[in-house]
This record gives sequence, structure tokens and C-alpha cells, in this order.
Amino acid sequence: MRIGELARRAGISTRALRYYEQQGLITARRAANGYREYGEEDLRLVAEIRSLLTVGFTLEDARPFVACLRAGHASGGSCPESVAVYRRKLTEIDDEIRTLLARRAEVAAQLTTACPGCLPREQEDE
Amino acid sequence: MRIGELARRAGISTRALRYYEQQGLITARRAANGYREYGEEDLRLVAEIRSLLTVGFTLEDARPFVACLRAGHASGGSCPESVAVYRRKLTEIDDEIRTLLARRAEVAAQLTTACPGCLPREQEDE
DNA sequence: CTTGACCTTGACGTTGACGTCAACGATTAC
DNA sequence: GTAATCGTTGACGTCAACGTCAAGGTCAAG
Repeated sequence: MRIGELARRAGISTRALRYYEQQGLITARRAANGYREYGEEDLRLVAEIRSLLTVGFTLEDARPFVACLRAGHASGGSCPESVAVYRRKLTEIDDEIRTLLARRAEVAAQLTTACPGCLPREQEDE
Repeated sequence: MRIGELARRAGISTRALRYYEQQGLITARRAANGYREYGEEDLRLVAEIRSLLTVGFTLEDARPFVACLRAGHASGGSCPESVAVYRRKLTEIDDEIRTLLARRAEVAAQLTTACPGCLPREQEDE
């Protein structure tokens, strides 16, 4: 299949696919006319990348997962490098959550200080 | 005082000060030679901006706070516009926290799926 | 033959808060 | 006078993951 079809089936833009290729994440063989030609397994790779990006991974993070899939593994996350990325991401996310919680507390405190009557109301309606 | 001194006292770069001015957040009167001249109250404004930036506010968010201080209020957050920003930021932060928590759960789930033996271990050592 | 849908490779634009030159003028110290 | 230190205004670089042209080649249908 060509780039347009892959893009449609993967739900992304052709620009994104070319970008992934430029970043060395996916490779396409070329037809005689220069068009990129993809197989079904490429759809798999792209799906993996998209899945990772949506949970906050970078393309760089996605590399080992793609490599893992291309190495024949059933799951992109079943290789040690991928697991390492998983772990690192978990700690990164935990750090971000801690930072945000601290910020939230700080902002809430500033609000109550600046406007004692304007209590944050901690989501009463939930 | 001139820009270098203000920068030192505020703990930021002169570039940042010029940037704030360019964005219309602070204004400086000019000496005869074209140099910017600041007063003590400007240190106050810059401190407020820095304080807000470090808790995740944008310069745009900081505008009403600066205006509030310049209007003579003791606190930059005691004006209704500032309070509105406080409230909006709180909900934004809450949204981000929710997103991160969801991501964390998703990543942890993917990890356990891809590598059943590699449990996330939920910070045992804490 | 020509339209239209597809493909190709550049290459610049986006976002925020500056960093980092460049090229120059002003001030102070000696 | 001259060197060091300060100031000035541009203006491009940074980071990520593409969006959005631009200018053109390819191919099937009519």
C-alpha cells in the first residue's frame, strides 16, 4: 500500500509518516516510480508509535518499541530496552504529578491569601 | 537603577527584562542616553512575574497581576481579573493532573501486559 | 489531451520564554 | 587614549511533532 492508504488506515497524516521515516522510525521500500510502498506490518509499527505518543512518549522513546516489533516480537514493549523506557517514563510521570500537585497547592494558597473570601471550593460539585 | 542591577537583584537576565518590556508587562523610563531606568516598584513587578512563572503561569497569565500591582494594590492577586486567572489555572492544573494519572495507569498497564514479571513496584522504597 | 487524485522533495511556520551572538554607542577607571 | 564594563537594537536559535504551502512528477479515467 502507498502512503495515502497507510495514513488513512492509521488515522494520521502523510506528513507524519514521512516525518517518522525521516527520524528513522519506519522505513519504506520504493516502487519504480519513487513512491513509498508499505506492508501490513508497517501499519502495526505506526499504531504502536501513535499509541505511545498519545500517552506522552516522545518519538525518541518510541524507538526501542519499534525495533522490538521489527525484531519479530509480538509486543513492542516486551524487549528490555522498551521496559527500561516504561520504567523511566513512569518515574517521569510521577515527577510531573508531584510537581503539579505542589503547584496546585501553591496556587491555591496564593489565592486564599490574596482573596480570603474566594476559597478554591475544591470541586464541590463532583 | 539600570537594567543590569535590576536583573541581578531580581535574579534574572537582562534579556528577560527586555522581553517582558517588549510584551508590555513592564515599562521603563529612559535616561538621557537611552538607558532604561527602573525604580524599586519595578523589582516588585518582576518578582511577581517570576513567582507566577515558576508555578506554571504564562506571561499572558501574569498580565492582570502586574496591572493589579501597578494599580496600587498590595498584592497582585487581589484584583478580580487575577482571581479569575487563579481559578482558571487551578482547573487547568487539575486537568493536567487527571491526564497524567490516566497516562500513568495506562503506562503501568502496558508494562505489566508486555512484561508480566516486571511489576512497576509502586515506589516500595518510599 | 487534460483533468484530478495521488505522489515526490524541500523548506518555512507554529509555540513560549527567553539564550546567544552581532554590531554598535556610553560610561567609568586608569 | 584605551580598555573594561555597561548599555542599545535587531535577529536568529532552541525544542517537538508535525502543518502548510511550493513546485513539480505519475498515473488512471474520460
